[in-house]
Amino acid sequence: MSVSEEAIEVVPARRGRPGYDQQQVLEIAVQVFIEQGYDATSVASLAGRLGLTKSALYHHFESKEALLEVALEEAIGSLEGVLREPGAQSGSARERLEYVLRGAVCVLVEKLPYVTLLLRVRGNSDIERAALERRRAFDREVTALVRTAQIEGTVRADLEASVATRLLFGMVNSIVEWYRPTGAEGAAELADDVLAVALDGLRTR
Amino acid sequence: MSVSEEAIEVVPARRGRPGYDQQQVLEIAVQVFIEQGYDATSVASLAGRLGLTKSALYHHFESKEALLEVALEEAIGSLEGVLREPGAQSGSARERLEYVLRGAVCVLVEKLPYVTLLLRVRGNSDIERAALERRRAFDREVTALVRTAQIEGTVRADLEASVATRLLFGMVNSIVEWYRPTGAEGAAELADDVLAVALDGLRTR
DNA sequence: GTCTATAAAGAGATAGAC
DNA sequence: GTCTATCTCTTTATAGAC
Repeated sequence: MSVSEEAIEVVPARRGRPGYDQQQVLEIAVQVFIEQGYDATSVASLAGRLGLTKSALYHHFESKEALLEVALEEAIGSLEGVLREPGAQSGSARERLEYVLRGAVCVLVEKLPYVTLLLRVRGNSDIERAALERRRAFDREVTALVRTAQIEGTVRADLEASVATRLLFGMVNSIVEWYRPTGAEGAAELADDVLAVALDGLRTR
Repeated sequence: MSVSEEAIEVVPARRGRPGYDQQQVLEIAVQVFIEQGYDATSVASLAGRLGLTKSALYHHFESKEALLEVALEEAIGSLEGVLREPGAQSGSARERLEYVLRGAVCVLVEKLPYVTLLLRVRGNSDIERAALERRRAFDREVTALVRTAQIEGTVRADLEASVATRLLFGMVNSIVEWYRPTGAEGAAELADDVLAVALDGLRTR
């Protein structure tokens, strides 16, 4: 209890094997959630993958759902961040739209596992529903951008803005289903491909 | 045991409430699987939704996974069917590609819940893995079609065929996330929109 | 920070009555 | 074709030792 005793152990005492911090636990947990599905993943299998017991895992996180919450925040927070960047705030609506699409592709690639998890959430709990609502708000902002671009005449107006936006993000979001960071095709090239198809289509000119 | 006894009861004897057949049970089950996720759906909650007990539900289907299997077959079988239709077999590669895209959109709309379920499967069991493998085979056939269209010069060749195909189907598959059969926009108009963006892009001309 | 052990609830599935 | 009751296994989570 004396002041001198406090300094004896600076590094926390350890007995068991790995010694994870919260970030490492989160990364592996998200990976397992993606492989097996969040609901199908038991805390036991999660602990097994970490080489820990359930109890040790509960030392790092309060609950299985707390892990999900942190992971979803990482994903949706980053996407929301794109809308707040200067490039998404100035210029023509089409320039801003392009900026947001590129930004979204980059976030998808940089935070691939977190965004993958976000896109699979179906609203089974308050935490999932909150994440879904923030996704919908993001969609609404982009839809407004598409609508403005249609009015300024830079985006074709024979489609509903909401349909166009959903098709766009269908394309963007599908990236999590197949893109793997091989190094060959980076986020920038991928964003170029997405923008190429989205703006000019696949037809030869 | 006599022959005459066999004819006494033609209509099956009933006691309890609803009296479902397999197709009705399947439809509602798929709906619940989509709302809650297959893994998160318990047989008890499924039975509750049907106004039945678990035991009554087990009378209709051998297991929870048997329900999934039938539902997945409905979806992937229909998609495979598109590739076998005459329109997917003759004409230029671009014509065949357009036919397959249109057909896929129509299947998505007609079998919306079944395809939704298919697209969410992650390979947690042999049945899910078999469905995934058939999806991959479907993708490979379409990718070959895109590659042929690139060679014949009707589809731009500055994207890898596999990337183009995945972006295309990212757009098509996203339909299950937002399209609801309101009657206003039918499958044909939706397919037109998809083809418009896919072939010509969003840019004004 | 990790362990063993266990609690308490819920899962999928079955038996047998009506 | 549906019910009640039950089996067995797995689930999330906790208690307490080291």
